[in-house]
Amino acid sequence: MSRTTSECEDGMISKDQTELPLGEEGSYDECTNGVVLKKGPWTSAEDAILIEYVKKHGEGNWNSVQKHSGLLRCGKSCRLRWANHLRPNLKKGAFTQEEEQLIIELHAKMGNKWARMAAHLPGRTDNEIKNYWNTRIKRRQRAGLPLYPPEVCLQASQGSQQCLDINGIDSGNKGQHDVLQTHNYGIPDVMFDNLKTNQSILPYVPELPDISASSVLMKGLCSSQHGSFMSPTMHRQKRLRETTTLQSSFSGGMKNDFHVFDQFQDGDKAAQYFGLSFPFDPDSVAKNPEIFGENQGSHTLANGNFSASKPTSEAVKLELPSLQYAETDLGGWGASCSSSPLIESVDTFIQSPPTGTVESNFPSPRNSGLLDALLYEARTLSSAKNRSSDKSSNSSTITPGDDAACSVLNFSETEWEDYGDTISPLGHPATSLFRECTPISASGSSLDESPPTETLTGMHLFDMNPPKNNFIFYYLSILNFAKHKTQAIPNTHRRGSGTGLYVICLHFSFSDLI
DNA sequence: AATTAGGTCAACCGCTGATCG
DNA sequence: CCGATCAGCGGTTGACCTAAT
Repeated sequence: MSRTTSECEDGMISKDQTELPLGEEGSYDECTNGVVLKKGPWTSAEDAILIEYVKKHGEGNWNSVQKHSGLLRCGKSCRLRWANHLRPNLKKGAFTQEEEQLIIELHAKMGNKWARMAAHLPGRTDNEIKNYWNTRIKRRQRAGLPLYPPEVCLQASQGSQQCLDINGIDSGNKGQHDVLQTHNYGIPDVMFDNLKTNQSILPYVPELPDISASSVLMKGLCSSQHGSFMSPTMHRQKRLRETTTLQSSFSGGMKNDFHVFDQFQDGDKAAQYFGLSFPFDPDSVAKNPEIFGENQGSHTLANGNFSASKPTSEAVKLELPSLQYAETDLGGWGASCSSSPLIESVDTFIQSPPTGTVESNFPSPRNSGLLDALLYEARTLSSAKNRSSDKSSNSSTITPGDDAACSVLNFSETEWEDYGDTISPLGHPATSLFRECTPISASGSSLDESPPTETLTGMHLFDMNPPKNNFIFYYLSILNFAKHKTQAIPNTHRRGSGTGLYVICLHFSFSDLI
């Protein structure tokens, strides 16, 4: 670990140290060759030494800086200092409006590829851009504003479609996914923080997964193009590794990032958590109204805390994802965003799913944001897949075979195939899971206070074995929160939005993810 | 005036890919 | 082919500053 300066002054730093005009600040680390390297803020003297070194030797060979100049900094630190502060032609000061605009556009295209973005902004460093973006994210999220102006959303949507047209595995496409992943669109992490906050209800669930549930969800969403459940920014090896982990988790491990599933190995407990009992107990809704939002509007999310207080649109406003504020003053670009925010978009699709074979001639996404684009992609993808499925003739129902919804949350088939596993890790063909489900009374569903009966029928979820339940519960929990959000949004036509989300979620869990 | 919260920024850390011996 | 080393990237942290209370 690092030592304090005082420790170094006690003779623990190298002899050269005393000859260097280093400041008194900073800590020191002993590196492998016994030389104690300084950490912390750079002094002007150190800067001068580094500048001098680069003048003489040029950039690179950062690890030799210490040898040649006596500068007690590690190579990494030198490189960073040079790149971010000392190299010539660096722009200082606040970003100009043009730069800000460019950053937004670039981020919409690239996602968190700060270095690549920096290449488009002469004189700016990746660190600067990253810091700017992160603070901007915080600011806008706090204000409930959209991160992207509508035109950028549209561009991203179109770019996404173009990528789709070319089988979309390119950097731009990845960037698109980064965007999706990073911002989670309508379902901010705070919702899941709130879920954590509610753990007190759940004595046997000491901890929700470390992973952001929304990010998992969005990873699934992203997969609509990538065909991967993993983060699009993830390197191949990492993805493979994590896929393996995931697979093994499904196989019964459910360790590490999926603690929650461990907790739910006991189906009864899981059901209790979600206000359900085994077998299904409608009373459970009353027992845990908080969890299911049964008392509509009783779930005000205020200041990141789940509250049973009367909902106020203001409070929700602070928490809701930007794209859900279609009818609120979004300020600036947000004002012109579509009136079809996330939930609405999903609703529309859920409520009126394409009957018969899903065709690819869905209306293109318009200004309704990137999620609409995703939905559009999902439909298009599903059309491409063109799996024949016995869709319900009921237009209000998405049946398990409805790949349009599934495609939105498409798990990596190829990755499973890489493992030679065309059967789900649970040992079931993906679609068979749903076929196992037998309808239950709609009134028996506590998952929505007034679910369209035809929508939640067929969800004999809780007779399935625990590993399957785990996923269901997990995502139902996610989407319950999404639903609460929707409920709290003034002028939002719910139209069973929560329910619709459930369906997508369930498809994600079984039909595609597995 | 003291405290607190939020914002900004610099720097560090861990990881990955490329390169080299 | 393999391990070591290096450069670079993205995420995170902590110090500092400022405004609000």
